[in-house]
Amino acid sequence: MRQELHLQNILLYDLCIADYFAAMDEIDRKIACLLAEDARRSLADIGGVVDLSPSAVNERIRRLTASGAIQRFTVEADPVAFGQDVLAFVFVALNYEAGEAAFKDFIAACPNVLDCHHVTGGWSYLIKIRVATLSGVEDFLQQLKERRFLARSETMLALSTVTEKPFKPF
Amino acid sequence: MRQELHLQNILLYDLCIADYFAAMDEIDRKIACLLAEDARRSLADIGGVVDLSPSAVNERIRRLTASGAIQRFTVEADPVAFGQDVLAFVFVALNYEAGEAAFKDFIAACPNVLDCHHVTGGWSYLIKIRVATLSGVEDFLQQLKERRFLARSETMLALSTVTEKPFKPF
DNA sequence: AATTCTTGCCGCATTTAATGCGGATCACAG
DNA sequence: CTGTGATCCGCATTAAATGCGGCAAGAATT
Repeated sequence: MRQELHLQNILLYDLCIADYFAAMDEIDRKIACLLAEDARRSLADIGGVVDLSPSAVNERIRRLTASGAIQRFTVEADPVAFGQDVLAFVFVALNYEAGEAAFKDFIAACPNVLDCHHVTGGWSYLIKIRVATLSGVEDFLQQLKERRFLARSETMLALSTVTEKPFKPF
Repeated sequence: MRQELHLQNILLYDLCIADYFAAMDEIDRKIACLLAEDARRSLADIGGVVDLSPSAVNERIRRLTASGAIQRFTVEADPVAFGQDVLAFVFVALNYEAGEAAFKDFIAACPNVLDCHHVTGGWSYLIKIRVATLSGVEDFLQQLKERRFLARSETMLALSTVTEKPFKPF
């Protein structure tokens, strides 16, 4: 029983957490992989690959989704086709007086921001943005300035892209 | 006739190209948006939002996919659930003797590489990788070194993530 | 101004896929 | 050895996607 072990001993509790994730076996991994390649494959089709019935596959997908391992079904879109031609990376040294929480809220709400990570090194945050034109980059920086988030910043433009893909299980 | 215009005049030809992309109207944009949020929505459901019949919606999705504006149907997966806990950015100054094409091939084939862009500034490429552990970062750098791709490099680890999402039309 | 032609849409019929559920099997704990 | 839980299968049901004929609006042609 998980709960008993938990009450007994924190180490065993940790094992149970690990076990919770380990509930995902090779088959789940394979299913997630197949869905990442093409989320429209039928359950029967997937079942043919992993040697399970459609219902069993369905149940596994349900579990993967419920546990958050699969976060959502979506489409990959071409930024250029949607008029977002410019890709840039902005390094930010935060002006902490303006409030780190406010900064995070702003970033999280900004549709142009694709990535924002707290990073090691001389900068506090690394931000990846997609905008329609170069002036979109300027607008973005201007917004950061207006809100007093910037102590210092540096911007790199992406000239071309070798590869750009969301995380996929493999 | 497009072809006649093309033969007449290069400017008109350009207009035709623009027209090709402009074939995507606000409804297509909205549909792509809805699919990005949840690719499993039914055609009827989407049709309800954009005020079209399921068949019309289906036809539009088919066109969006065929034109490449929608690149594929996929799932967003949680890297941590799949054991890829470490996110890092590697800046590379390329040793051009080793061959830029070989570098690109290597990068494109490497499953750990999520992003790789040619960028402005002091570095040639910015690479985003996901690996299971810190030693995975070392392994990656080691591989670049072995192949003589590195003139110089610098690595930033992501300590935490404010937001991380693939491009979505909006 | 009249007439093709094209394009996009609707709505229904058909086909395909997903879902829900009862019963069988297996692993494991008591 | 027996009970318990989890997972699976297979079928019946429900829901969704697909395919196609016909219609209507707008553009191009004459």
